[in-house]
Amino acid sequence: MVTISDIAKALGVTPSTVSRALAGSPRVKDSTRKAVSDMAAEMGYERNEPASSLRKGHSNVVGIIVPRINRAFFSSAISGAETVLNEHGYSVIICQSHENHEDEVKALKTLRSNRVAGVILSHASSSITGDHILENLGQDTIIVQFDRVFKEISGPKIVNDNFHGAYEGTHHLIEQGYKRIGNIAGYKGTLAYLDRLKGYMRALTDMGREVDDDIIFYDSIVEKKGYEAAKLAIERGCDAIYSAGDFSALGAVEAAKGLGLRIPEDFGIVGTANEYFTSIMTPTMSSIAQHPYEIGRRAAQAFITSLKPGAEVGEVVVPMELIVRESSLRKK
Amino acid sequence: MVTISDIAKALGVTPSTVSRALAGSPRVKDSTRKAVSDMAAEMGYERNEPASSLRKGHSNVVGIIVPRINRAFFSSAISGAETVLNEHGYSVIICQSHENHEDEVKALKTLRSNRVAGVILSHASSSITGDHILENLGQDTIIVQFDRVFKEISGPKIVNDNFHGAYEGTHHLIEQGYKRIGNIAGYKGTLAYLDRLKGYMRALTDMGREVDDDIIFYDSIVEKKGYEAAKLAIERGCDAIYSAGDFSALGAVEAAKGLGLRIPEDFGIVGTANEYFTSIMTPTMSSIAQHPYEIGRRAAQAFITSLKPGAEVGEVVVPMELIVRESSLRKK
DNA sequence: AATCATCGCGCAAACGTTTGCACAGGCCTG
DNA sequence: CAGGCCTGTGCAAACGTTTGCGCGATGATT
Repeated sequence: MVTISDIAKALGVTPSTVSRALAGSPRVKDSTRKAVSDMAAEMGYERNEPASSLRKGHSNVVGIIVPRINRAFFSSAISGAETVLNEHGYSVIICQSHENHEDEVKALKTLRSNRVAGVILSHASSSITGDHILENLGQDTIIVQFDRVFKEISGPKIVNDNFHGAYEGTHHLIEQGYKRIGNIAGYKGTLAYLDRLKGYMRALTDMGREVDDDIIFYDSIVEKKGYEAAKLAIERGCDAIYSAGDFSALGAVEAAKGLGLRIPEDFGIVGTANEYFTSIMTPTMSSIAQHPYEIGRRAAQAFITSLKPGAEVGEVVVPMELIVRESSLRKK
Repeated sequence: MVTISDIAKALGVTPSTVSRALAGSPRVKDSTRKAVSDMAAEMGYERNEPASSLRKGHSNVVGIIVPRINRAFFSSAISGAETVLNEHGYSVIICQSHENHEDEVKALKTLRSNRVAGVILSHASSSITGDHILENLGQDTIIVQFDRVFKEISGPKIVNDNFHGAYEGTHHLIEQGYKRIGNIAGYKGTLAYLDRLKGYMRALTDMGREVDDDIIFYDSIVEKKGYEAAKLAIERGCDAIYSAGDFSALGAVEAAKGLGLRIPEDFGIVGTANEYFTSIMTPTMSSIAQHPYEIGRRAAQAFITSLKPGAEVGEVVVPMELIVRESSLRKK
């Protein structure tokens, strides 16, 4: 392995100069900088990152913590973040919390151990507060939150525009002439789901409808719960559902079909997330698309700009987009 | 940040002893080991990984390189690998090659820079040989390949049983009474696809059918190409298709539907990968399931066992599993 | 011409951990 | 009882990079 000392010897300068040259310091002559980088290339030099990290007190690595990596939303977000970070010379360490608070704490400790320059995370559903995040990271570690965020932790937050997304989805159902629109909702403790709930409610009241708590089903964003919720909703007179998730919306489709209702004629459905399957199933399902890759990109960019002292990134809201498909399109 | 020296001072011993105690060396008294670990816990010590890596010459990090992280197969594999590696005290650095040879080389360089203990990878489709892998990694770096492997690189290889998977899928179509079975195939250069092709061929010849190159469509594992391939296949008299990918199989479904054929009565289809959507679409699609999470686990385990000098892991073949659904089930 | 800022580079320490070697004391063996 | 072995710990160097400080030389300013 070739080191900066080797380069220094080959050029008759000191390691200090080589280090500065490679770092692009203005305090080294252009000609030597050129000589150094040429020689480095020739000798096939690669920086010893651990040594650099040790000396600098932090590494060129950014940690990303997500509940699960094998979910389309998170893997796409990571993909986007990784692409941007690589462009800036950073690598990424991935950790999964498995929606588990203890695992999340472990991940934070690991990342601190590795002296990461920053952490990009979307917290586990079982993490109620963000205290552990601050406790287990150095105070100079940049923290970027995305999707699931704790307001009380300062720093960049990249989120979906859940409110307007849900608003549009619900509004669309009303426009299509559906009379009584239920809601399959998520965890009450998660901000993202709360915002979707608010968007749903506001769309109703804006259009002169009443909000009826009997047809709002919390904690129901898995297929099976969506199925059950939809059956109840139909019993209670609903002719449409806005679901805060696509899987639960799929359950709702099955419930409606099972009860002999025609979609979209008798029953309308709009989901959320625009999972791949929504465009393939029969009928194809309307859904509110999020843009995970873009969210990942934004999160990484927020990290990069946070690097410069002074530059503050606040909350970035990424628009969602209603994609109308067969399941809710009654009037063509 | 508390260091081993801090612990040493607090206990009246030297850093050497603390280091050895924490490493579980047998050369330190049980009582001191206990005292050290208690004190470490009390003071909230976390090892400085960069320092450790610098001294040891390698880190507790394993690099994983995949074409794209936001594909179900790879993200699940990573998930499985990450889980196992974490249990053994390793972190993972993720790199994407974007199917691009140059990016793959960059990733290898990055990982070497970080002095990773090992690399788990599935190479980019544009990497024809594995030379760059050996060139850009230290010779003591453990290399574990999965899914897409270069035979010429020694070390563990974790692969799907592509041959038998494809064999079963094709065999099943024959059993269901389909007369002329086409094949939507992948890159000729990729071993995995080649094995699927061989499985398809062998199933035909084993059952006394002839292999007809006119109904084998290479490089067609995306939806659109699958669609086109299927149209041609139908023109050429096929009443069934085995596809080496699910997306291309989906294209085939659309092609058949578009030509007014009933599935599975007039036309049978079996895909590969068991993507989530196959169980949702109409008709549901038969597919040959792979087990990416398990493959990831095996890859990580292979890395762990390779750590012990002498222990050699060869090729691990993970079974695939035919999942029969509506698209190929003519005889009930 | 004297003073001073600037430029370009070298010196040397420091980051925290690991590990080969040395060594003191206790035990065992012959 | 002498010699040797084992146990448990300390000493000190090393890993490769970065960076504050210092210093000579060059050019600009008074």
